[in-house]
Amino acid sequence: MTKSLRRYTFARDKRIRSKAEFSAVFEKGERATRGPLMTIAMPTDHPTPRLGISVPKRVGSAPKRNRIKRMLRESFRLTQHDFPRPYDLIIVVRPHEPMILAEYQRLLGALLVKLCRS
RNA sequence: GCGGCCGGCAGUAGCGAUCGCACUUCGUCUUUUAGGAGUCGAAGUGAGGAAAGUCCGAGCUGCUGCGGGCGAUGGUGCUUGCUAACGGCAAGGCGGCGUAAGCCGACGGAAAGUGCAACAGAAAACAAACCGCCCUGAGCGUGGAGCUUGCUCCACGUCGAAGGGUAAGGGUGAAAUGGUGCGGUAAGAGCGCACCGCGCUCGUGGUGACACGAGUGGCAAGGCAAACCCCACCAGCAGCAAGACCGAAUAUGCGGAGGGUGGUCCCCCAGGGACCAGGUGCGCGCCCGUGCACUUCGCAGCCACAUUCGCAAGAACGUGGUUUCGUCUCCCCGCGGGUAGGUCGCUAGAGGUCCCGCGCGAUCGGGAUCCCAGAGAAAUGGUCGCUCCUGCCGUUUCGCAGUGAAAGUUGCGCGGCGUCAGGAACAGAACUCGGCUUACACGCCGACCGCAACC
RNA sequence: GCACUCGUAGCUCAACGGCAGAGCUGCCGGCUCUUAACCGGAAGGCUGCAGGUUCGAAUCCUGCCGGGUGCA
Repeated sequence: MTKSLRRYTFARDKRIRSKAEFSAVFEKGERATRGPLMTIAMPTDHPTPRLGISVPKRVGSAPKRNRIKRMLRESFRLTQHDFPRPYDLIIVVRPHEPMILAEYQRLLGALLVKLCRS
């Protein structure tokens, strides 16, 4: 059982998908900002943390936005077991040039630490 | 070799390992009456030439009863062809640009009408004449002659009122009523002639746009229609968030229980059907023909008004008002549309690849073969290693150049080695096709033209 | 996915196809002891970009670029 928990997958049930869930997190979640990223987190009853990404069109063209979203998904996939308890997490991206994976991972880690402290 | 021009190809790395994503298939386990849903695993597949802009054209879906006419609105505009269709493509004609290859062209109508043309100029669209030029020339001046001595006649004029002729010349303009030359004339003028241009007629060639030739006219009919407009042709409206199905919560609606426009006719007289009449509706508008659907709270009472009948009382019928009736309220049963959400639409197609054939070509015909993305807060990614490529830096061999007597040193180029960084441009499928337009990194291939040189 | 609309001086807006203008801001000068107000002056524009029609284009047409609005 612990073995399956430690696997680094990112299936559909680990994403926030419906409009209602997004609205709930936006309304009640804790906000934190680091660099070009802003996270909104809310504790959840779901067994695993879940992720939603919001990239407005101001950020850039479709390939650029896709690139950022893929990087953020990958970062979340690799850090999902560092959460103290399951959270619904929304990442809002502000305009910036896409960076490499390690950089996003570092930012996400910093935001996690901030979330735990509060 | 340099420069140009046209067309096409490709669309940035390769191999391996590993962690993930989406879909399909198979297996496995769990669950379910079943359909199905889920867990785990394996295999396969997984962005573009423009997927973009949304500028056109289609399929598909819904709305519209059908047919026709007129209109409105929008679009297209040389010819012939191709195509499912097109504003696309091909070939051709005509005009323009270029030495050429080649490129560009909304390229119907200005003798249906309306409108526009600033400034300049005499005049801007209809025949007129500013300066000129020419003719006649009242008169004026000068000279001469005559005599009646202040009049007549003659000649001349860098003078000239007025009238007429002219459109050659001047000047303005984007544009000024054909151009050049000769004749002609008082001066001029298509007034006449030759050539060119233009119009009309005929002939020949071509499917046609048009071309060529002959005759003829004697110049008329200026420009702008991407100004209104006219002509010809085309077009219903909306869009996959179309549309179909399932369907919580909440709210609402409908029906049953519980019968209703009028007239006539028919039946098995419980009820039902047919026809006629009236009304309403039926794709942007109007009209015509025809068709379809729906018909309304009702009846009685009372009141008011109008009409008709009647001597009158009154009766009939219509319109409006009122509410004492049913209706209503409650309960029960059934049903409906429909929100959140879910499923389908959703990928086999005007499909791709190869070969053969017709055609100048767009394209078309035939055969073989293949199945090739289907997401939905939206799937193609991350990491590591090796190879390859590019760039910066360091070092070094060689060559060239500068400096120096030389050793040396500086710069450039080719190559080797090493460290570091990077793997690219434009850009991400959103129902699907055919085009157009726009964006684009390193490149590659072919046809043609000009110039220079050599053989 | 569609439909519509706009782009002119630093800002807000005008301009029958015929010399691109107004107000505000900013600049210079004047007035004032000084500032504001006021007065005078000058400057500021490839009319979003590229083609075309026209004698002539901010205006008409075509294609791009950028912004905004609406519908479901």
